[in-house]
Amino acid sequence: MSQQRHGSTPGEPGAVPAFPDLPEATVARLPEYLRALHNLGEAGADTVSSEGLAAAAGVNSAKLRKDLSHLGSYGTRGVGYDVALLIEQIEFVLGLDQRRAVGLVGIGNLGHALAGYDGFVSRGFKIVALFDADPDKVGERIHGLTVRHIDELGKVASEENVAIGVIATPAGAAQAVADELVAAGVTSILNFAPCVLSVPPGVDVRKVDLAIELQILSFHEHRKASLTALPGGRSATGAGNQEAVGS
Amino acid sequence: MSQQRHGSTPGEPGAVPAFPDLPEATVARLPEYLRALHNLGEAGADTVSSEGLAAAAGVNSAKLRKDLSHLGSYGTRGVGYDVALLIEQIEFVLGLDQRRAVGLVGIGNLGHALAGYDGFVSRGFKIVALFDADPDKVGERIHGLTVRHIDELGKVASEENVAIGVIATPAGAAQAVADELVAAGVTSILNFAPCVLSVPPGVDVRKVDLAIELQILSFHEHRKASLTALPGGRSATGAGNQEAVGS
DNA sequence: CGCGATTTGTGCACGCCTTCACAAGCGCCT
DNA sequence: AGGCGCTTGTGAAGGCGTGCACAAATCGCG
Repeated sequence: MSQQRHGSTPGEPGAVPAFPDLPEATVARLPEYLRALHNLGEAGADTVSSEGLAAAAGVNSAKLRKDLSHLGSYGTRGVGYDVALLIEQIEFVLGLDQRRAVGLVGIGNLGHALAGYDGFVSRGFKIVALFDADPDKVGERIHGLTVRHIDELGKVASEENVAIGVIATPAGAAQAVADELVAAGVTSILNFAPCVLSVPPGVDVRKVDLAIELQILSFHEHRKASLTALPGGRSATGAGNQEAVGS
Repeated sequence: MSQQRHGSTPGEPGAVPAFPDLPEATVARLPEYLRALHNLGEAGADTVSSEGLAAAAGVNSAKLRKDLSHLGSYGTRGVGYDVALLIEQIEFVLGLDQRRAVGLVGIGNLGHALAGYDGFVSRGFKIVALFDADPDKVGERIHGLTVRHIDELGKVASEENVAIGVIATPAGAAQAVADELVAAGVTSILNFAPCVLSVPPGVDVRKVDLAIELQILSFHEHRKASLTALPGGRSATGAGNQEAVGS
């Protein structure tokens, strides 16, 4: 992915700090650092070393330092990073200083769970609208929100200023829903349906497929089994892998 | 190039399918190819070109060919790939020829949804046991399974031959659950709790954090906004990204 | 039977990401 | 005040993954 960079840095702090094009890999890890930092903060820590934060986030300390260096230097040599300051910085970079409105489409098994998931609220998001195509589901109240018919998506998305759309419909309906979200001006989509979405340039799609995760684990299970069974008896060697999802 | 036989023949000496260490990136894409192949098969296709399959899976055709070449050549030049054969091959490589037993821990909002998620069953997995620590939940029946107390995890996991553990508990309980899963002999874990798990070598962990996905989208949203707002008025340029989750 | 159209398989170059190793900077203790 | 230990920030090297471009292989048709 290539991106144009955003030119100059106006000297003023707090003013829009020109956006470094952060490497995608770094962006994917920032949320993890943020979570670790919140934990550390609640535990009473004022500062953390890269080593300590790296351990809490499950990464290599050199990687962590390089990641943080990309967004400017907020550490103090010999001391570490100021927890509160770093939290503020990362939240700013991720755009979490403004609570983003999320619209959720597809109130089935999964959608129901997502609608009530605490993690969204506690980490900078707010679900503002629920949609489904099934008339039986329309009108149902879930966690303080009323399910609306999908036909209202365009209108409601504008009214509520929905920034991110979450698709939790069956695969067959996903593309149509994506089209409607795009038409409603949504430029970020999180897709739980097992299918590829086609969207215009400028729209970001992230896909989460629960079955795929299991299948990847299955592969490693399979490999481990054939390793321990056959060759000169390697014990459970291999390498314990802690892969985190993220592109 | 590489060997490969499959079907029966329980390994003998060197004749084993010894697993080509597939690049992780390739492994992560195989399930997507598999899904696309199933769709094509149901649509009545006998063969597919790399171009066609790549489009259905949302990837570059060169990448797809290279991925498939890693597991041996099952395509015919001038024609394409035999859909049925390729499905069989990929399922074998992923170890899906044997339906793996999944144990799910944490029957909250998310766990409930996962327990009833069709995608697992239809793609080679079977949830065989549900666990929770809350006595009120124990005994509850969900989709034909009875929720059992977490203390029974060790016993039941062995009896049911659980291969993969899914953790859908709050973050605070996740590490303890992981330890119990490992103690019960489970070597693959899918973690939905927002925390890093520490496991011994030989155990694979994959993490899915729904809030992190949203935060990554938020970053791009933020970037897009600052791009359109500031420089000489670029419209919604940037690059529409279709990132798929996977390590 | 041979030719051309088609599609796979892959060598190669490029770029991103990771990791190491170390100099520079900072605070604390004497 | 000065030195010492600790930690950050980063240059450089290596590995991995991607995508291009093309040779090899196969089929269909005249």
